[in-house]
Amino acid sequence: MKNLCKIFHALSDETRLKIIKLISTEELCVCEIIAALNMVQPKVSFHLSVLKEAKLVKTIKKGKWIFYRINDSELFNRFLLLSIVEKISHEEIKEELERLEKFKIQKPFLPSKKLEEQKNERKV
Amino acid sequence: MKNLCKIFHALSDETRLKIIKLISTEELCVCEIIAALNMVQPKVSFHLSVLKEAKLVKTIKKGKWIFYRINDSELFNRFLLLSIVEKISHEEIKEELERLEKFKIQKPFLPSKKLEEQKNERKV
DNA sequence: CAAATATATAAAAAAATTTTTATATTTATT
DNA sequence: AATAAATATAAAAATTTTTTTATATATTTG
Repeated sequence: MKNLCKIFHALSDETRLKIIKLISTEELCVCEIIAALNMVQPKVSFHLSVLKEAKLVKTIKKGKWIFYRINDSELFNRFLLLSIVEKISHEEIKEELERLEKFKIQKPFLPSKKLEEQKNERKV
Repeated sequence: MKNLCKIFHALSDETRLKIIKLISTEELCVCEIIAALNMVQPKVSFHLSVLKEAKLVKTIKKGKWIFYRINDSELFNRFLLLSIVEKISHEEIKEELERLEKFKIQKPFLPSKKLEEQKNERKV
């Protein structure tokens, strides 16, 4: 029951639901999430840690970046995450997506690499 | 999104999950839930109100009693509630069920009526 | 290798939720 | 009609969660 509460608690916050929606189509690193949400870094890190504690997301380290992606290894969580993504309209994260795109253009990723290489890498 | 948060928040608490499990097989009135949980009345009323606000339960008034039952009129909530009931083991609410049975025996319901009538009425 | 970048974490402050205590309302019983 | 029972609600106190501010760590870049 404790575990179930933890999952629901992780999902009971708008910022965290937005993060889930944002990473539902592509993994994002913390600095991208920060840019999308337009929040201070420790605040975003806190919310990410809540999601991770609940095992709703997982991380992949690439150099100095840490990428967050949906963890749908458990059937129940998978259903929850899918439902959430379906229930949150594009409209509700419109501003976040705009800021994200702006950030991606202004600050192309893994700067040492060519843009095409980056794109491939991030599709994993 | 607000509404979704509200639902998840309502589900992010052990007492409230226990209430859901308790009323999953039969509607119960507040005094029965109080007895089962062994908590003070305003505390139970508070948790019930959180569940009701989230539209996860509904109430039916019968005389001076108010019965709480699962509200599964919405497909998503229905799924959530079913999952919860399935995920919480009988063991986890063993004590609550024992206290509930004790209460039912010690304090037979709708005291003005015969026991058989009561049983029928409560099966609705 | 020093400086910069990305992220995490700890501590303090702020905000929100839950619990307790007290009181009110409605219905039923004597 | 007065009392008792069932429930709700309001206010205060306690607790938990979130946010902020400051600092630490790891990695990379110049």
